[in-house]
Amino acid sequence: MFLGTYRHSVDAKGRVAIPARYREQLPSGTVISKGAEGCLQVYPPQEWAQEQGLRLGSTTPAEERRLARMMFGAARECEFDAQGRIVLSADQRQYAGITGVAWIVGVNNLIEIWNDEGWRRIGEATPEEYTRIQDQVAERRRAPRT
Amino acid sequence: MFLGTYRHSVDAKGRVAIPARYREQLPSGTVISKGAEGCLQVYPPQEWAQEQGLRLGSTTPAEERRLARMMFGAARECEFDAQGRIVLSADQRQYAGITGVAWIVGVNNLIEIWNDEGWRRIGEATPEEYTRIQDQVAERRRAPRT
DNA sequence: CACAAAGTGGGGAAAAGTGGGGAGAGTGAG
DNA sequence: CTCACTCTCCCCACTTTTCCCCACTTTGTG
Repeated sequence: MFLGTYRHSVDAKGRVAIPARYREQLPSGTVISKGAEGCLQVYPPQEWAQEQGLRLGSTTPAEERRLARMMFGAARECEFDAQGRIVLSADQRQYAGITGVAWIVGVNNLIEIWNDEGWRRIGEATPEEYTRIQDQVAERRRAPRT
Repeated sequence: MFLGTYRHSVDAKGRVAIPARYREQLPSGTVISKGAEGCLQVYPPQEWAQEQGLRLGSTTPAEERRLARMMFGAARECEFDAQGRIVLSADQRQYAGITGVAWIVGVNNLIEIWNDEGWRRIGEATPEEYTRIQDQVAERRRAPRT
């Protein structure tokens, strides 16, 4: 399970350190790909395999081919250097708008990498939002089938 | 079951001692996360798992992604040192406005951590207020469906 | 009062993160 | 074919943070 948010710097060569806590849980075969809302996503091997499986639910063969091209084309295998960093390709950095710093976020079974502004806008939450979420959850607990 | 309020100090390294009575009830896999009204919440493993399950009631995939990012990104696994303390990350301390002292409050199935002022607002109820609360509860007992 | 348990504080070793130099492979131009 | 250039890796050095350990104080209990 990946938990927590870390702010790491991205150097001129596009290298970014993956938090040691996460690295321990990432065997070889880990894949980094493009994700929703303009982030990058790091999949451990079994999660990546599962993601591939879901692609098969596509409605038409053409749709499935298109999905396959996008998913595999955008992906790269993660390679760690001796300091525990991975290199984000120029393409990936451009997609995610990452320049100097990156937010590395554990999202249960995968890891997301965000640029400064994107994380502030989409991922980060204020106390008010947490309050609202907990209200929703409590409502749902009181009336499970609504 | 967690009962009672404790006032503990938070040192320069962000460490805070969890009351021994609570610690005994917190197995490994315990999680600390951000909660409503600006407090921090400590979930025993089974409570955390339940909280996760409720996330699935989201209306849209985008909404679910956002919830997952906020919930998992804000959380960290609790790690106790030999003195029974946990470290609150700088991020968590900032969220909860915790500097020198913290109030540690047992709330039935989870534990909340408050800053000085936040807890004073909530916990320092006057006898009049408790009277009002008990009146409310009693009313509801007489007329359960209102 | 004495002893045990709980909480508090700090020093120092180890780990994690950051930045840059330079060798080697690949690419393109002359 | 050769040379210059770029890009990728590997290696080293430095800084910062984390965490482990020890010691002291306070609180509670017999």
